[in-house]
Amino acid sequence: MRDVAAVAGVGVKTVSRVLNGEPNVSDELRERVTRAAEALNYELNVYAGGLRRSGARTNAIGLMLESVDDAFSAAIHRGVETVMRRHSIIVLAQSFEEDADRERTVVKEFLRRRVDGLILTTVSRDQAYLSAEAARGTSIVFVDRPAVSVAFDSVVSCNYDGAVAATRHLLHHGHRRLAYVGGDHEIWTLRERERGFYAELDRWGVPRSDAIGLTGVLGEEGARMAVHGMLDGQDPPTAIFAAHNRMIIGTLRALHERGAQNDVALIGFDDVQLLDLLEPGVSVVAQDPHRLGELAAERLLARMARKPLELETLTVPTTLIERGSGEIPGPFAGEG
Amino acid sequence: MRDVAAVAGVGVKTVSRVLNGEPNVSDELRERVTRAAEALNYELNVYAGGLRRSGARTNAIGLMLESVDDAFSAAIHRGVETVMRRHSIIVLAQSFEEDADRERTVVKEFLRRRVDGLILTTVSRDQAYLSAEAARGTSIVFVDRPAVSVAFDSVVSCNYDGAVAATRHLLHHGHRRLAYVGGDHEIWTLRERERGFYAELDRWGVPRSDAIGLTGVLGEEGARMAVHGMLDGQDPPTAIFAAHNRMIIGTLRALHERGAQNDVALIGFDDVQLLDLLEPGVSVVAQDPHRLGELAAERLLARMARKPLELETLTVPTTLIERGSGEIPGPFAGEG
DNA sequence: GTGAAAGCGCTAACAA
DNA sequence: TTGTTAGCGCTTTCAC
Repeated sequence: MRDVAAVAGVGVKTVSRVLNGEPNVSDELRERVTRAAEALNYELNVYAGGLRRSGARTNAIGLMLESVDDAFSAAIHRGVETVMRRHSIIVLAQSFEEDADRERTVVKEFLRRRVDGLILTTVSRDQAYLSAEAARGTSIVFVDRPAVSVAFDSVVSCNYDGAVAATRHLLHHGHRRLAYVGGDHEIWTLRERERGFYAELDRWGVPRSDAIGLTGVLGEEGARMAVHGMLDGQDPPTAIFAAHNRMIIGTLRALHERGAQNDVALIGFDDVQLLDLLEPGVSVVAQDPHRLGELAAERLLARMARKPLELETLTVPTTLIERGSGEIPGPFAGEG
Repeated sequence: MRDVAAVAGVGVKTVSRVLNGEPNVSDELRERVTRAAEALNYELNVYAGGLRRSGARTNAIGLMLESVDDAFSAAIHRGVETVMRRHSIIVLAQSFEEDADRERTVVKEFLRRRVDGLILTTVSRDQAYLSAEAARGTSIVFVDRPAVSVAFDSVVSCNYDGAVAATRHLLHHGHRRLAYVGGDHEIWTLRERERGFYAELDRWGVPRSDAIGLTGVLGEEGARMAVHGMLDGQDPPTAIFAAHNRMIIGTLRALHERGAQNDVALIGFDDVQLLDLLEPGVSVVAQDPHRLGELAAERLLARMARKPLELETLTVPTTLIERGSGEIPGPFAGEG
C-alpha cells in the first residue's frame, strides 16, 4: 500500500480511502490511486485491515463436513456457498470424516483463523468445548445433526418422520419381515432413523424381534456384505430400509449381484443420482441437503448480525419418491 | 495474547514462544502459559503472526473449481485437501461455474486473502491476468485444464488419448455412424475429447461427415433433448460417445426413456457412481480426479518450496471400463 | 479533502 | 532464559 501511495504521490490513508470506497476523496486523487494500484497489481490485504478495524471481521466462516467429497455434504457446501457469496463471505470447508479428534482440530484451526462464524456437522457426543468460544462471541450453527448438550441453533432433516414414512410404505405394501441397514450408531441422524423405523413397527403391531437390525455396518462395502449375509440366512427379510446414501449403494450391489432386486423391496433414505434409471427404480425418502446448507447459512448470518433470535432447530421436510423398488408387494399385500 | 501474558505473569514474547513451540523457555513458565491460555480459551491469531513473520505465509491456498457440488470437482477437492492437510495448509475452495467473470472475482478474493498458492480450473481463454501475480511470487498450478497463453504447471487427464480409446472401442465393435455428445466448446477438456474423437474416425477412414457432432449442448437436460432429437432424425447413429459426466446422465435418460439403451451403444468419458448397476452397464473412460487433486497439490507444494522445477504438464492416464453399453455390436461387427 | 501518528495482535531483533 | 522495542500492513483518530 505504501508503494501505491508513493506511485500515486499521496498518503497511505488516501489510498486506503480509495480502495475501500470511502468518501471524501477528490476525483483526481481517486483516479490517480486507482491507476497506481492497477499498475502495481495491488490488492488490499483483508487481514491486515481486519486487525486494526474495530470488530475485526475476517468475512470468512468455517464449514465442517463429513467429507467435501460426499454428495450429501457437497450439496450442503454449495447451499452455504450460494448464500455466503451474496454477502462476500468466503467459506472454509474442511472434512472431519466422522472422527471426533479431527473435529476438534478442524474447529481449532477455524478459530486460529478468526472466522466470523461456524457451521458444523459433528460426531462428538459433547460439544461443550464450543461453549467458551460461543461466549466469546463466535456464532455457531449446527447442520444435519443438532448440537447435543449445548445451546446452539440447528438445521436438520426430518429424519424421524422420514424413516416413519419409509417404514410405513414397506408395511403398507405387505411386508412384515423388514431389515434396517443402518450404518454407524454414533451418528445422530442414523439413530433417529432407526428410532422412526422401530416406532412404526410398533404402531403396526409388528414385533421388533421380527425385524433384522443391521447397525454398526460401515460403508458401502460393509452394507453389501451384511445384506448378502442376511439374505443367505434363515428367514430372510422381504423388504429393506437402507438408512443413508452409502448403505443404499451397498445394498443395491448385493441385491443386483444375487439378482434379487425384483424380489426384495428396498427403500432408501437420501436420494442418489441415477437411482431412477435402475431396474427397478429405487424408491427413496429424499432429503434436501442444498436447502439445509442455505438455511444454516441464513441462520448463521442472522446470528452474526446479532439479531435477537430464539434458540431454534429448523427442520427440513423429506419427500417420499416412489420408483418401483419400494412398491414390490410383500406376502401380506392387500391386507395392510 | 496480552491477557494470557498477564494471567501467566510473563511477557508476551514468552507466550508467543510457548504457543509456537519455540525452544528456550523453562518448563515452569511453559506450564504456566499453557494453563493460562487454556483458561482463557485462547488460540493464536495466525494472520496477525503472519503479518510480522518474514515470508508472511498464511498457510492457506485457493482452489477454484467448477462447482464444489460437482462429483468430479469434489474428488479433486478431496485430493487437494488430503495432501494439504499433511502440511497444515487450509484449502479455500470456491466454485466459478464456468463463468469467466466469476473466475476473476474468485482469484481476486484469494489474493486479497494472501493465499500462499493457487490451484485453478479455469474457463478463460487468457489467463494473462495471473502473470503479474505469479511474478510477485504466488505459486500457481492449473488442474483439469492447462493454462493457455501463460507459463504455469498443469495437471490434466489424458483427454485426447482417452477419447481416442473410447472412439476406437465403438468402431471396433462394428459402429460406423457415431455421435459425439459434447457440451460446452469453451472448455478445453471437451475440445480435446472432440479432437480425439475425430482423429480416430480419420484413422479408420470414416468420413467426419458421417459422424454427428453435438457440441454446444448445455447440461444434463440439454444432452437429453439433443439425444432425443438426434435419434428421432434421419439416419440416427448406432453408437454415442458422451464426453463428460452430465452428458452421460442426459444421454442415459434419453435412451432409457425411449427404451433404446440396449440398441444404441454408449461410452462415456468420466466415471459416475452406479453406472455399473444399470442395465446394460455403462462403459466409460474413467478419469482419476482424486489423483489430479493430489498431484496438483504436490506440485504446488514443490513450487511454494521454491524448488527448481521445469515447467511441466503432468498427465494422468484414463482407464477404459467395459460394462456392456460400449460393447453392443454395431452393423459392421466382425469387420473391424 | 488530506495526511501524520498511533495502534490492532503478533513476532524479529536485540538487550538484559 | 526472559522481556523490551520496533514494525508487519492496514485503519482509526485527529490535526490541518
